[in-house]
Amino acid sequence: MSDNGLEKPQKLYEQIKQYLLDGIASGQWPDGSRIPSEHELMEVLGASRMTVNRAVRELSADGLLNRVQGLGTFVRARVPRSALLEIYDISEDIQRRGNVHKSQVLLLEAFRADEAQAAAFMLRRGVRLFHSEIVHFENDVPVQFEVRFVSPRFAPEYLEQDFTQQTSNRYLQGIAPPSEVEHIVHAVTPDERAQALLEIGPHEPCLQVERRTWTEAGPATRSVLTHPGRRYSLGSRYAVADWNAKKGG
Amino acid sequence: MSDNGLEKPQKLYEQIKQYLLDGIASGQWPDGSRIPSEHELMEVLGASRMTVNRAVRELSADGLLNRVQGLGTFVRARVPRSALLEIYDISEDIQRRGNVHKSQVLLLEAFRADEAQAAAFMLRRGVRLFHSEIVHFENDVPVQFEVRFVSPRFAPEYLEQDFTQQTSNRYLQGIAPPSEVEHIVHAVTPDERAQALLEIGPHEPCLQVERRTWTEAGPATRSVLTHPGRRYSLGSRYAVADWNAKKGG
DNA sequence: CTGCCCCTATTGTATATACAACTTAATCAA
DNA sequence: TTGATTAAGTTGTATATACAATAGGGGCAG
Repeated sequence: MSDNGLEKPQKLYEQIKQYLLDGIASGQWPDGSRIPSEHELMEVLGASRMTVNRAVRELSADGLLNRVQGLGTFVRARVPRSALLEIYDISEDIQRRGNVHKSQVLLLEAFRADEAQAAAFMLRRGVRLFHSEIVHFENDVPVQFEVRFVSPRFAPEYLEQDFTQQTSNRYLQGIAPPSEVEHIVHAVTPDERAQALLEIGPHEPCLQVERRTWTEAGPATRSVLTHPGRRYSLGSRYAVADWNAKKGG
Repeated sequence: MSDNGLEKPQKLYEQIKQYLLDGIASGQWPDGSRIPSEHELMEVLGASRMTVNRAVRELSADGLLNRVQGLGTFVRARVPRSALLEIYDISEDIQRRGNVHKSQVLLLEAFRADEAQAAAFMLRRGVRLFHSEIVHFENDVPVQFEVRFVSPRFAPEYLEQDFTQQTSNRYLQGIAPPSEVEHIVHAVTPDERAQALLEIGPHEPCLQVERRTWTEAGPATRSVLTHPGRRYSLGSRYAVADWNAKKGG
């Protein structure tokens, strides 16, 4: 390739990734802005389109860029804080393991919020909220009991969805990705109803993830995801060097 | 491409990924075994090598396959789950909350590894490993039982440290930051000894974090951190950058 | 003004090819 | 026997090319 502002790593596609990361870190391409097209990068950097494509595609898979066919590639940098959990989708997890995902919708309704529930959404008592309860199965074994509260302002058509076809998580992500996410992980023994739904014994410990999301317009969703301890665990494995690169260092 | 056992998704590389996932799920390629080479897959599936390469590379990036240049592609035994956790230090957590941290070192020894323990470090049976057991207190209430195994190659002076002054976590981080980290979070009910140490009842659920770290030189540490469910939880909250990238966003 | 079509830019996928880098096994020479 | 070299097989990277799919703007007809 021709002489440019690329140096450090040997591999060209890594150099291009670094070039883009630098451009994002330096503020040359602010959050939400468009970066040059593959064609432009190709000419500027003197690499082939396939090589540029690989670099951009990998950064996109890592969640740093957002690509829209026919439009362009946009900066998507999120800022992770302290201990963190990505938003994980149970059906994606299951499919990634090559297993079959099914879900059973127990409840899908609107109701009037009491004091505590309204407060969690920063709304007045008596406001209308949506409420769903879904059990997720991996190869016909229950692995998650999902209780979710959703603000109608955020997802007005929540009640019309068929969540056996598309997970509620996916649907909500499709409406608009949240601007802020909170996760809290507990170990609990759930109540008898949840025990029956998850087909577990009375003393079996469960992982309970409470997830709350916000958009600019305010609180959007609040979910409690309960997993049987013996059948499910949360985990991660990552290379630290990669992670530092994502942070922009 | 020619007619084969591939169907569902439209995209060829997705079909190939599914083909490989099916083969892994069915046991055709057990954990650790070698899958066909790119060249073989190319002929069997009738796709080009670049397309096969993309499929295998993406599965490799997802952690399902392990590729070794010059050797082949292997099924990765451990299936990583979703989500991320940074390396958190219990004493930092406690101090951040303005509370007092104390720790009690129950055990600090070297021992000869049995089959299973050696395997976890990818070493031979009978190799010398370090072992420590420490209970951490927040305002004199036990909040974590820490069991740790450390490779002497990584921290040769581990046994000489005073872990009531500096947490073992901090000490290990100081030697050399790991190049790779794995976290797995379970919900469990610990054994009687751990129950006594943590001063909890027989059925109280606990959060158990298994953390493994690697350096370039190989496996470095393996830790099991057990927290009483009612006294501790893992959490995170972070902002996600706006990705309404279209136009003036 | 409105709706439709078409053109362009951009990303998405697929292929053929080439050479580099690495691993293992086989071969050959001392 | 030992050591070095070679050869074959496999993954890693890079390129050139082609066509498909999508989004948006501009122009044209009504």
